[in-house]
Amino acid sequence: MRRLSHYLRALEGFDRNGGGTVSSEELASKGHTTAAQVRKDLSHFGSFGKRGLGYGVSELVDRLRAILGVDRAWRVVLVGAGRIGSALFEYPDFKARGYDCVAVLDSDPHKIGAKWGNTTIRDTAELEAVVVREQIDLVVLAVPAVAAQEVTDRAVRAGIKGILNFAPVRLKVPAQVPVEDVNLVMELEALSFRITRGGASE
Amino acid sequence: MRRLSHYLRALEGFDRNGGGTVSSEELASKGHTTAAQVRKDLSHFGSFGKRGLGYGVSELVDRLRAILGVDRAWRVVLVGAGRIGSALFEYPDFKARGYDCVAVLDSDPHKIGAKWGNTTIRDTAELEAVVVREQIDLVVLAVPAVAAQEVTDRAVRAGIKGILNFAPVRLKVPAQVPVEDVNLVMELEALSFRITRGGASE
DNA sequence: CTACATTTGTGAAGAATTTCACAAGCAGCC
DNA sequence: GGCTGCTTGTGAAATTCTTCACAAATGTAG
Repeated sequence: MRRLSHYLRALEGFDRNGGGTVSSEELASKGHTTAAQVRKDLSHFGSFGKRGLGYGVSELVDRLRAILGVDRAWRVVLVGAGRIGSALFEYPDFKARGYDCVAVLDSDPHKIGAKWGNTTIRDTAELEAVVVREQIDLVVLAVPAVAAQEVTDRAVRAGIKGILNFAPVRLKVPAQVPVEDVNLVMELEALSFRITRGGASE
Repeated sequence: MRRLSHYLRALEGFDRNGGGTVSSEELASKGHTTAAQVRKDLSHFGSFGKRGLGYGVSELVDRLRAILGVDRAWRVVLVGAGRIGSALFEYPDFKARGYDCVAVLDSDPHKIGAKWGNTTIRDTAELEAVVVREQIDLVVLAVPAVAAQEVTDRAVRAGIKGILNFAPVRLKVPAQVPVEDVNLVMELEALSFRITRGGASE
């Protein structure tokens, strides 16, 4: 459920403002749904929250963190040191959420050896070694479409746990390895689609 | 429907390989769905495709382009010339799909006046003027979260048609103005969520 | 201790989406 | 023309997701 992330984001706003508890109503007005939806979503994972009061903010934050798996550190390797890779590497919320980009790889000889902060860009050929030695959990794929499947196959064989894919291709992976796709062009197309039909339906 | 974009992407692969027609079966195997789904989706927009044969590739491409609104040029202004903005500006598929980034704005005096290719970065203060004078359709928002709502309000007042938002906030907009959100942290959370529960359900 | 004002958790109704199943249409071949 | 082999378009069934409505729980005030 993608909405859980939204709840977590909204809760952090509340937390800073000192409040001790939130009602499902308040959470819904932020977020983008109804109170009933919020309750259904949360109840699906157990039943915290006190009747008559609402949910304890800090308790709920902890629960959501655990559910989303943000209560631990994830070790990430970035493959592809192009523009997108660079932007991701610098993304501040990245590390703040426990996603640690411990290595950067690229296959361009001009880039290998360069340093980003104090991380040295290494050869993509070292992928398997890096995954194993650095105990990598996640791969962020920011390579051209043609290279994406090959890197994926190798990462999967090396025992990666999940992939965030920026290449505009549908990756073939075994069912145990989750993939999340980010496709900027598709977002723009969704936008122009909604503009051309009068679709005011977000 | 987000799947239409996938069909279009898949079709372009077929087109190059010379084939004259595709069946819903073939489209489904690429893409990520079933043949029945493909047919339902397409029939919703009219009934092209010949029984017994399948869909004419080039005809279907044209139809999908029209439905998604990619058969025209969209004039885009990029607000926020940071890492993400830079990555988007350079993104090659961008222009290839008819999304023309005709202006770049930023509020940092150090960046204003700099040139990216032959586009000069201008002051965000000029937003309204740029939107009107350059006949902008879409805003790509790549500014920090705190600035996002203000830029949005001004863009909306200036008559923008849609927003692609990279800031991690829920923008408030009138119902006629569609917004698409891209939130990298949420994608990573979705990934770790699916890893921690055995959720092999893409 | 009892009445009251809240707000959760949840079964049941309702809506939307996906899958199934099959009649109808088209091309090729005899 | 009349089969035959495919493939679309689509009503109906099945499934999933959302909303509704209300009993059960909890703190408060009298």
